[in-house]
Amino acid sequence: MGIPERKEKQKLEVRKLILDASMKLFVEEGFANVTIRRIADLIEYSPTTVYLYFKDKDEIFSSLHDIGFTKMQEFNRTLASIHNPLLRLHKMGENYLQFGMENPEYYSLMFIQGEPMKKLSEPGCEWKPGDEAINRLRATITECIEKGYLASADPHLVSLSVWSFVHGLVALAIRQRMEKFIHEPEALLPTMKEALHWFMNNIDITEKRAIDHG
Amino acid sequence: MGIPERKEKQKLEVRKLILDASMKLFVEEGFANVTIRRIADLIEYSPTTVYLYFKDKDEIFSSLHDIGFTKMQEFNRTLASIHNPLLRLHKMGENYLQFGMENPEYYSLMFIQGEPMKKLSEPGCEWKPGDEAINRLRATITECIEKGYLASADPHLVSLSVWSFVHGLVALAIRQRMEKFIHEPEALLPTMKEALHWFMNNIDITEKRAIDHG
DNA sequence: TTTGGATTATTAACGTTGTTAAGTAAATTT
DNA sequence: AAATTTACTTAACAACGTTAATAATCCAAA
Repeated sequence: MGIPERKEKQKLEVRKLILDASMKLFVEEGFANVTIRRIADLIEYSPTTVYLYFKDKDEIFSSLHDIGFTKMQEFNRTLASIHNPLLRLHKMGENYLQFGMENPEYYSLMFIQGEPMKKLSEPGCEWKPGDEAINRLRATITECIEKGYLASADPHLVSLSVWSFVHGLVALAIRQRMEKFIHEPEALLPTMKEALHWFMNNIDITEKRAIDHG
Repeated sequence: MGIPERKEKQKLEVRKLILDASMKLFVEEGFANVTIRRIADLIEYSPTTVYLYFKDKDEIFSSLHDIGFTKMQEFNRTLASIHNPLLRLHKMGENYLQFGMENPEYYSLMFIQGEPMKKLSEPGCEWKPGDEAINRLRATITECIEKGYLASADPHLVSLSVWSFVHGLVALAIRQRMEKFIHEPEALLPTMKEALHWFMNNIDITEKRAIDHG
């Protein structure tokens, strides 16, 4: 029976149509302009049709949220090739900053947005890609500590700290809270990378680490 | 002519009434439930009356935003008495974390919320309290560097870094992105303070700084 | 090939929201 | 006391998320 499969596929195709339209609106016109009716306009369906493929608006945003994580994962696929764990950690940070600045809407959905993303705070919420990212970070930091690049400390706590640092930079930047510090928009990312550089040099306990890897 | 003055005063009183109601809704029921009509209900006026005192909803949020900054300033009034600049910096950080965790709605408005706060991105936007906070941070850091507590570096960059670090912690915490790291809600703030402690110990360049000031 | 049940899509509507226009009641000035 | 300004309300508009009822389409069996 190949017919139910084709129907399944078609269903997925319309789903994708909806997600693509949402994404487009989301990236080009911002969160507030992602509206069921505007999505429907874009895909040339009636507004209510959207509800045949998604339970509600929240489910659409959840899907975009997940897509964001896989985008970020792709962005990081070159990372495994860096053998020095401290350099790898640094590059992870730089990638994080860059991904955030290049995909502010996705970043918002993934790490900032609260109100309409109630699914996140549910207990059974696993979203593997995020877990994996956290695990990679912790593994790298554990390796840094073991090999004497970082001072002995709870890897858990250090992971949280490193993540908070880069998140703080991106979150302040894309929510326009840095304009007092950095006036020209094109100076944002470079300055953030400098801050990360400063951070890395401070937590690094190996002497004479003046190698400029950036 | 004392009459126009009294009328002015009354005008301000209704303004305050509106702000208080907004604040109440905002803190007790969250951003999404601050609605012109619910504000009007609380103060027992018609919805449209609100528009006689505020241009639009944005202007109400802007006012709450400003109030948030003065609240934070009050929260920090004991800070000047700490003479050691590094200890002062540490305490500034702890206060920041605590303020954010105790006033998540205000914190959102002040440092996270984007969409409905367009006033912020305007060019002429000064909002003195925020500027002053930044200046105090930079002054403290400059003092830390001058007195040899922190490695020589651009105070501007270090300020940005320190702020980003604590902001990252608070922003992740109040937007429920830390649940993977910290499972019990009551462990949140203590762990964040530990992270800050770790951070301070890493950027501090004075030897043997094992004094536990927290 | 036609009928009938399931699938897919639409129209109409409800209860919200922010906001504006028009109208009314009260206070102040002339 | 009449005219005018001020303070407020009622009614309404457009857009929102969402649901119920309805129409159109498709596929399998008679």
